[in-house]
Amino acid sequence: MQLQNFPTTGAAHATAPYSPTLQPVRHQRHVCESSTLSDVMALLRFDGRTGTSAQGQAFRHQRVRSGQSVFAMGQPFNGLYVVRSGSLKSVVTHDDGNDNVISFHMKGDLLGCDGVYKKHYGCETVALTDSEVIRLPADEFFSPTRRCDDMEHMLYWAISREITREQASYTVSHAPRSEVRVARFLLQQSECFAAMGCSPRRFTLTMTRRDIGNYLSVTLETVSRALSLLNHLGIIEISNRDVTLLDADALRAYEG
Amino acid sequence: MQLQNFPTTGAAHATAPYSPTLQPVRHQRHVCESSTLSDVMALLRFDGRTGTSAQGQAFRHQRVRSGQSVFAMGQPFNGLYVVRSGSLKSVVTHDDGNDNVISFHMKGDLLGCDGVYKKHYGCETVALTDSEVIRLPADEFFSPTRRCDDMEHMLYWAISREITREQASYTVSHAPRSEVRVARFLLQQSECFAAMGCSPRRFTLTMTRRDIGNYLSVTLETVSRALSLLNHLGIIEISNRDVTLLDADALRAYEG
DNA sequence: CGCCCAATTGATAGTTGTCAATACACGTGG
DNA sequence: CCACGTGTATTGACAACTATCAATTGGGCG
Repeated sequence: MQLQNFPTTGAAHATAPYSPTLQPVRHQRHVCESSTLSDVMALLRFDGRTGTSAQGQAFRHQRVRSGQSVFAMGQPFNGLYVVRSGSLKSVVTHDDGNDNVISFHMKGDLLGCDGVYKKHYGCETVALTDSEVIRLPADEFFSPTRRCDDMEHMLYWAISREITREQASYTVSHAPRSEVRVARFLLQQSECFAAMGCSPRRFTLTMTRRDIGNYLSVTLETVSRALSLLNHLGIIEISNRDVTLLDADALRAYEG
Repeated sequence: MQLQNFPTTGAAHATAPYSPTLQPVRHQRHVCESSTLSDVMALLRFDGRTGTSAQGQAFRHQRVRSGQSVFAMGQPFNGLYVVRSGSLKSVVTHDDGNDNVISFHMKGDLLGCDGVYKKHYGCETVALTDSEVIRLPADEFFSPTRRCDDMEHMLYWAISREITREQASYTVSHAPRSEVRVARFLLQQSECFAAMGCSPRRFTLTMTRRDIGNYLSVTLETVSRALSLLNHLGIIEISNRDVTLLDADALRAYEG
């Protein structure tokens, strides 16, 4: 459906701020910085020893504007991506037109893990805010001639981490009551911000109520009501997308 | 909660009355057969070329009786497991005592993928029927001295496949209506059986209504009602755990 | 400033969960 | 071999929750 790089049909970002239809990319400035393998390891929070091979290699950064996608569903697999900054969501679209938000991503997350298997991306990952990602080219770690280096261990580890995350998400989106789902979602977000070095107590949601609802498998109205309720209970304070967790323990203990 | 190795404590099997024999597990004695890397590749349906290294290696088979677990949640990671026969479920247990069935497994599936990340298994995998698994020891593919062989590519690929599966499961368990979830669950099971070379039209469910409901995030009564409805509609025929898909297309098209 | 979409809130209908009773299947023990 | 017990599965009635429809407010961006 659309591409992630380069020059474009100029039309750009105007039409639908929150739509599933993705926009072409606005012309990006060619100031692409780059990272070394060590940088990437640090970003992923991988604590393995620094490798000897592929050490001098530079991975270019790539900007993705809000609403743009890093890769589209079904697109040929061309590598994994590490989030350097910003916020994104992964969406699976079905034959019938419905779609599911399966995860949200932040700094340090690995994108495109499902592409390794079928050589095509199984979902579309869209930026919720202007973001920066680092591509780890597929041929770097799938070339038959490539050396056996630390990048490989790192990717094993990171892919496994993504599985762990999906399992954690399962808990969130399968809570019996909608308010509990929303409560756990907020805690999940809080932890993500904490892992990024931001405040786990005060943060700004990057996604719409609709996205949250889609992710939690409830309607956007239900999300709104749940947030209002938690607000009235004094457990959180919420204004639009700005959240303050007034009582994180109460939020954790909340079971309806 | 349970052990993964036999010589069993004799009792073991007693608690699981329903053991629809998926496949004829003839009484195996304590001879543990073993598989080569090529065998494992074939089991996983990995179509890569056969490697040169680690080729002579033998992976021992391991029996798991119905109700026993292959590994427990939180247990130190000691390798990945490939299902050779039988049927299993993976369960995450929470602090509050609640648990979630996050997936069902059959022949050719890879177990324990979430253990790579934290060096501990993130879930417990329990046999629903007497099963056989093959352990791929952790040190085989994480040893710093190990050669870069095909096993590595295979595991990448297989772990990625598990992620794809989890995403597919998302679709199933997040359908808006319960009957649609059940319908999709049956189709999912059908495909699993087909992939195993069994009939996709007639098969026997290996799990309880409670397990299905837990997996789909609905109550067991709702599962039962949904199955009864599909039965009355003439789309399926179900008696206890024996299912016949009378009209698979109608099942696919079913949206309530 | 004005438009478009996001978000909140209310009223109502529909689906699902809960509680309960019964029938059924399987393994055990007489 | 059959009766029995335990846990599974089905079905009903009712309460509770959530989706839907609708109207309004508020925020962001051109």
